[in-house]
Amino acid sequence: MAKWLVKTEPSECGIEDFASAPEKPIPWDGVRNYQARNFLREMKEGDEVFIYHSSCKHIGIAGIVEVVKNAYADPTQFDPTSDYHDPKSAPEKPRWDAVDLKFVRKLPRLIPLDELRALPDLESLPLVRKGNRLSVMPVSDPEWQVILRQD
DNA sequence: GCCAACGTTGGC
DNA sequence: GCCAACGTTGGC
Repeated sequence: MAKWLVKTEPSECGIEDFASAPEKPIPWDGVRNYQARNFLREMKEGDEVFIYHSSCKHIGIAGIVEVVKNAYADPTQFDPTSDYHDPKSAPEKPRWDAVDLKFVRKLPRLIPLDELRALPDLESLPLVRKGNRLSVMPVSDPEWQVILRQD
């Protein structure tokens, strides 16, 4: 079972949005970066995903969700009223995908970015690298364990 | 609000 | 195919 991490602004959709309706899957849509999209396509039902809060007061890993629906064409790309509308994407050949994610648990405390940066075993994780903008990334099993050890 | 780092676009 | 210009991300 692969493991992942996704970035999100908690004001848009954070761990509290999952926790407030724990049985309700939330579509992870609006990803408009090819590398991130390719990772979405590799996600499989049952995979676990860290939720990372960015661009906010308390930056860091806040909780865990799981994949409950494999990648499918992101409907927002065809919706002219959506912020994520992509007029260049053709319905017969969708450019962007989404997955559905569901609540697993909140971490007992948020693990802040500076703590993650201090862990030598995470040096290769794109998240902690300066200037990295990838919003969906794989987390290896050893990295996952190192992170959980901090919670 | 600032600004460095990055991905994408488009002219050539 | 190169690369400058541009818009966006995201920590501070």
